[in-house]
Amino acid sequence: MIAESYNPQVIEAEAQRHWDEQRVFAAREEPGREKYYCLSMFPYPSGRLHMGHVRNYTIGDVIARYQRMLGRNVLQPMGWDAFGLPAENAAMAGGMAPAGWTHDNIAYMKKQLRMLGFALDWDREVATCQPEYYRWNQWLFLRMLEKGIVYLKTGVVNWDPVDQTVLANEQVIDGRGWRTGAVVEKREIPMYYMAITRYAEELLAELDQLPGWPEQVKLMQKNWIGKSHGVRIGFPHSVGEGGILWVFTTRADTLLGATYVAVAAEHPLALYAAKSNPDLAAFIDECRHGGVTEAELAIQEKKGLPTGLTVVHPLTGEQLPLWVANYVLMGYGEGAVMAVPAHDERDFEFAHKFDLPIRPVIRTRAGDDTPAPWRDAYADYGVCVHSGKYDGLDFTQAVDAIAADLSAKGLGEKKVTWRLRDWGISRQRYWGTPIPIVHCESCGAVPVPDEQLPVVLPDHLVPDGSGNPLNKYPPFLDCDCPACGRPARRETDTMDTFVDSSWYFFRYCTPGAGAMVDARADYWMPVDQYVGGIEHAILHLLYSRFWTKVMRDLGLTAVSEPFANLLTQGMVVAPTFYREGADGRKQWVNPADIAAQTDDRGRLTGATLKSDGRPVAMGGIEKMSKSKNNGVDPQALIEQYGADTARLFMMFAAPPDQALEWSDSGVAGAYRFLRRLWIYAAEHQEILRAAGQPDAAILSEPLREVRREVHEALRQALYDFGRHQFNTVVSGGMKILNALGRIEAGERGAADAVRREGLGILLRLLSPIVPHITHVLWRELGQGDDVLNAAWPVPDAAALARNLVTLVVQVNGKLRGQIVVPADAGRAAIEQAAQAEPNARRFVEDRPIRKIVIVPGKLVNLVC
RNA sequence: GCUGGUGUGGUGGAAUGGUAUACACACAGGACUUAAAAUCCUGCGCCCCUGACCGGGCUUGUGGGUUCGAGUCCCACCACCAGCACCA
Repeated sequence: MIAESYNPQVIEAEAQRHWDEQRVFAAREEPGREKYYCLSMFPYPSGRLHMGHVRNYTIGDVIARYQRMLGRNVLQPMGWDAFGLPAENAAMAGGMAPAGWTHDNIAYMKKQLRMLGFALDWDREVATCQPEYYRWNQWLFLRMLEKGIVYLKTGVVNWDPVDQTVLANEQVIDGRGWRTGAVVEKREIPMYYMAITRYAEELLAELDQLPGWPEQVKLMQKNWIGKSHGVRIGFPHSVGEGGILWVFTTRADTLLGATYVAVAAEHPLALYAAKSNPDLAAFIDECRHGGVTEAELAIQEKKGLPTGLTVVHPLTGEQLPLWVANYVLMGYGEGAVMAVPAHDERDFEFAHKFDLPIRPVIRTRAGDDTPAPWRDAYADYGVCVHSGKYDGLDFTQAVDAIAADLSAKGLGEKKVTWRLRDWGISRQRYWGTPIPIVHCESCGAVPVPDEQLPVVLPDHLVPDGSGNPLNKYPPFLDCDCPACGRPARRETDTMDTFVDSSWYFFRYCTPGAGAMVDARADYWMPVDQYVGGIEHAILHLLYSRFWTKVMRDLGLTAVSEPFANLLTQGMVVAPTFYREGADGRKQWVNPADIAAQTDDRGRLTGATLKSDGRPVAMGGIEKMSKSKNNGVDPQALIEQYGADTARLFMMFAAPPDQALEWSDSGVAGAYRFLRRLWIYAAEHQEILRAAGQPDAAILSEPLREVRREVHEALRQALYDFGRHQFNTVVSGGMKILNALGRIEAGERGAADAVRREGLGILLRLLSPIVPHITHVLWRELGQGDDVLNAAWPVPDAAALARNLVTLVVQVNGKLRGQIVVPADAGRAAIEQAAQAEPNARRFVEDRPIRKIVIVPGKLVNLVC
């Protein structure tokens, strides 16, 4: 019996109880049966789900349920990316240990995930802060150390001189520490690195083996890896005992246009020159202040100072001045560049600022002169000019000739370089995986033996903002050297949390395994569909690909690439509203507390605060965030409308890969549709239970048309499901209900058969998106036992067939009329009918028709 | 700054090179109601013509190009968004 009114709280609890009791989503390995591993990026347990989570997991769930209905053996797991900085920040703010805070958050968010009805196998849950998980981080770290893939080297970090602590980039605001306001300094400390660059060639090449990844993401990874072919060029100098300053360039063809050479502030030659030059020493010191991010370095004002030293041009023998410039990065190439102001924008700017010579040597679109201001065309490839024996050569010829001449002198060779840098994984933080190393005065850095793993993190410490609390905790710190047995000190750095997320998808396959992975992973891996935010397009995905290749080379897996298909979902955005306080600061107001004002055509004219009715200013539409107070809490949404409405709105409001704009009225619209569906089913329940199959031969013309619309919407929706465009699947479902609603209310017999068939199609089509309401209606209408096990609907060719088709008539591509012809009309008949169409004739006038284009079933274009 | 993306009615969006604006939301008018809410029905890109039809012109950020035909493909430009290696 279907209740008269739609009550989501009741039916959702009922459906969820059924799924839990029957354990329908517990996945089992079934060799020989086609598997489907559907994975969403696991959440950081920040406290409550946000709309981005709801969107991410709904997309994943719709795909998982769709694949299940197609007959695949589906695995959809969930877990927690449980280490990280926010837990330490919460600890400092509230005095609660990160572990307790994290576990409370997990418990609450897990409850929320259950309320949303996701088809998850909770038996495989993983939390990365559990020793039984992170011990394998440590274990693989040690294997990598043995193979030389992990190594120790110094790296640059943000140093807060007041708190005496290392800061994350996020904790540096405008070059200052977030808590102290002190100007941050760059500091070099020893860190462990993973040699991802050893895999650079493979990481680049295998992008071509990933047809299921968005082109955009592959392109971003390709550019990030940044393979470039160039020439390493030596500039001899007489500093100290003399030597060669090496630079790397991709534009060796412009070598004759080099007018100075610049090195990074940390370059040995800069440091040498600074010894006898106080101004230069001061400049180098100045370069140490501020943050370390690439964006920050790239937008800073170009500054530089001459060293007073010169280097020798390797081909002409000319003396070139040597400068120190803040736009040269020590970490890329050789930490030094040859400057060709005529053909490089940054060199051009620098040369103009410091009055250095500019010497054009390439004939480009802009000619072979380079007057200010800069034009992008100056950087074009072209033929060499003003370059002596190289004049007239094109780019490739010039590079070959110059590289050969340099090589003969021992001052250069062709070289491949990468933008990709090795992955520094040491973090000077508490809440992460301990790095399994012991420092011994006599033995040095000693790896912890496997039998002593895991190195367990004490989980009751509370950080205070001044460095890592592990450094003040002797029970962790003090240990015996595994090599000599004498007292030693444990490493207190922990691992980057990207390590945790680089292989969690393997662990889901093998819950409880006594090794890192076991044979069960061979059945499930690779992940068939990975779903997550576009913000992870580079780092997380690249690290996971690298880690998988390392596991492969250690014989732990046969797969090379972890994710066969990737869907990067867009952000959830909402309008922002604010009032300016007396101090000029913006007070952001939550959209839930706002009433919109519109004119009589529905255009937005302003907004007021509900509580006082007075106007507020409108900011832009931005990603939901705490700082702009424009987040909408999913919990309130679920409680007011139910999970199905939340899921339906999320799927309907935008395609998965685009930004989704929050809309209260859109949510209300989604709810209205579900209520309409429920009421339709309730009102027709006896009829629908009793009706038979429609007989195409005896349907009236209007009923035939309704049935045609139903099957046409189904045909389109199946195509859209396949390409993961769920917003149009939903719209297809709405079209089906609209079509059924057009059948005359009192009409019985054949009409009931059309109703039953249409609703049966609609329930199955929407069941991956709104699983609760479809579960209950499917069962109550006697369509079958469990909609999860129902056969996926297929359109009926007979229902789609028409006798007559309407064709559009165009004249020279412009729409001028319509004709109706039999579906099987031949070319001649269509041409004749089109030319007879009165309005089309009017536009053809008496010109001769040169060509007639016919697109079957669509249009006729008369070209004259 | 570098790299990647996006731009279509009042709004979210649809359109597999072939009728641009499907499906919704908002808005307006009507029905029901003592009234309101809810619900149902109708209309709804902009401009011109018309008493009303019939009809015409324009329109997918801007400017060019390819094509019988371009929102879709190509080139240039503008605006906005994301990532930039210690947020996750």
